[in-house]
Amino acid sequence: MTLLDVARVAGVSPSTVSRILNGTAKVSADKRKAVETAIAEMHFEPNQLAQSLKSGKSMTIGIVVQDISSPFFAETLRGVDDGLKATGYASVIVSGHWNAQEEADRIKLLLARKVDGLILLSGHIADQDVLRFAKQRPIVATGRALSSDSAIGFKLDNEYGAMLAVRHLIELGHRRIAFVAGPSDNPDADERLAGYRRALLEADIEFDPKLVAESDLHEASGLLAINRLIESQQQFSAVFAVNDQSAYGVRLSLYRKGIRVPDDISLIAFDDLPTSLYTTPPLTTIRQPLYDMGLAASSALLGLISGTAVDIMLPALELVVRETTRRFR
Amino acid sequence: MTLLDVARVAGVSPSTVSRILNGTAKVSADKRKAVETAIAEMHFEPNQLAQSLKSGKSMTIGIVVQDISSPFFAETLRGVDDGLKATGYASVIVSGHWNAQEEADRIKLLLARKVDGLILLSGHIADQDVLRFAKQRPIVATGRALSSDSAIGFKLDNEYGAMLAVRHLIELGHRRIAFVAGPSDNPDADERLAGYRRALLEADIEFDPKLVAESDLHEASGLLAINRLIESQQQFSAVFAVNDQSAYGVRLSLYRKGIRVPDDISLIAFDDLPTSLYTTPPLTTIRQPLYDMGLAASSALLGLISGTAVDIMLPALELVVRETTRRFR
DNA sequence: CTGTTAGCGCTTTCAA
DNA sequence: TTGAAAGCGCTAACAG
Repeated sequence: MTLLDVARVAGVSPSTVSRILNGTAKVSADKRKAVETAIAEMHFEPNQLAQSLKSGKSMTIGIVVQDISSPFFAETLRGVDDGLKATGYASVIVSGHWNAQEEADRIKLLLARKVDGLILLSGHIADQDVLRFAKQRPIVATGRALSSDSAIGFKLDNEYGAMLAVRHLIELGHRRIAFVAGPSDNPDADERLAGYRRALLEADIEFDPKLVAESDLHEASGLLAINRLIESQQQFSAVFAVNDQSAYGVRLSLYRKGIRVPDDISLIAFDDLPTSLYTTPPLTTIRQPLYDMGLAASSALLGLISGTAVDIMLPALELVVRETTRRFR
Repeated sequence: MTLLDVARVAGVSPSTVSRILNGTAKVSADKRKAVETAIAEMHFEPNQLAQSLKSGKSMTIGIVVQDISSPFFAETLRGVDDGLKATGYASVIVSGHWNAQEEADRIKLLLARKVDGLILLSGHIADQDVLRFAKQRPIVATGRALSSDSAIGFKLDNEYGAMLAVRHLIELGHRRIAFVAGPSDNPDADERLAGYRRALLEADIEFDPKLVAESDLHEASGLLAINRLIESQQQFSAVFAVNDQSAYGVRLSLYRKGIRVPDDISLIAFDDLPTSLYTTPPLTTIRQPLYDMGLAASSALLGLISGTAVDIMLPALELVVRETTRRFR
């Protein structure tokens, strides 16, 4: 059933039906009536595909995440979803799986589907490639600094955030602070390591590589990392985990070993996932405005698409003190 | 830049280009060569929208979830994503927010976009409405039993799962078992209540409504629910929470009150979210094959689309004994 | 093997 | 105010 059928039933031309559907021009009351009843009776819904082909606007935006089931991306997606609500845009979400090649492929797929814009959440694809794709459609990226007339990127100051975390520990009297790091090819994780080192430096605490163990940002490898640290016989009274998820693994390992948190060891992390409010005890962490980033990304993209400048105000990283850290005795 | 441009550059007709692109017919080696170099040099990518309009297949499937940021749906989405991988299908994900009207609206939106099929994850929309939409495009739904030639639904036996949970508690010697229920308009939650009652009945334990408190399936309300139970001075040695998320809230409340799990109170839940492996202590729960449900949904839908019957084999619900339950002393 | 041609369903000049 | 007609980019008869 097409617009043409409606036109036939209503006894008008297809252009008239189109005009009524889109409010593009004035139409006499009787024809409007005829068309509207025809539409209602036939349960006609215009074919979006045809509209898009004609107009060049698909009213869909493409989102590339790295892991569709990660709570980290989930929060941001919710922000994007809310930002797109009632704009008529729908979003097609694909996963890049932290792989530059796959990200590029997925972007090409989205571009072939003529999405009106792209949101790239983290990822390993090179900035220059992003910029190249941005020539076809506007792109907003998180976790990277980008700025052209068709691409916007915003990243938070991870180094600063990490400093916030470590300073908190130092203020509580901790001196031997272990760091469960992230993979070295992850810029965010790298910056957090830098922040850890800088905070130590400013407190005149020597950086000890033996106090650092790498994880892949997930629970299981956080657990393994802390185990390695413990087995290496290093002494430490506090742990800074590169992100909340690895901290969950740390927490479990300590629990298994009968090491109390925060009584025996303080634990702080980075992200503030929704779940962190409900760990036992609730996790002290650096709050990352995940939801707001999604909201900001969508409004920035909408701005890029419509050609109106929007300035993005993102809440800064902040320390959220809950119950996994305490004064060193 | 269109296929026509490519044809011009390569000195052939558009049909020839199309044939090469789709491998629809034999083309002489020299023309093929010419076209392929032209495509490569121009970086031509066919417009998917035009292809779709022509073919009637959009190569996209629509997914309606209820909460885009819920870990519950995230796992299933990952299954769907994996199931669609390398099929050429992309998915547009929208959220129904547990609202029948909104779900219907979103389905209409997806239908207008000519998705080739729909996956409906839970939801409040009536079965008959689903069936009606299924006349336009095949639908696979989870959490409801459906069966027509264009719609498949599969649900797990929540009542049985709940019985598994409560029997476990009873076998451990618990008799006073509290239940943190879900909203009564949620069929899954309702069935779990029924299972709870049935398990009590079969063990000759009288059902006591004072031992039941309702939650909305989220952490915060799980916490509130258990607080109400505790304040009501009811005695109980074990808690069955309607889902993992509410159990997290219960766990935190007990922690705050200095009630040890499982030493003072046993706790069991339902879902087995990935995080439940890392709570302290790890949560005993009923495992729901979330990921497999996503996988099954995608393959069932692909079958419906292609007209080939696929039979869905889903792992059954199972008890996963971890560390939040222990023998009543 | 290859080109011509007629649409897919809709929008939008252009005339009337 | 309304309709005729052209065309968005691609595919698939149908000839040749």
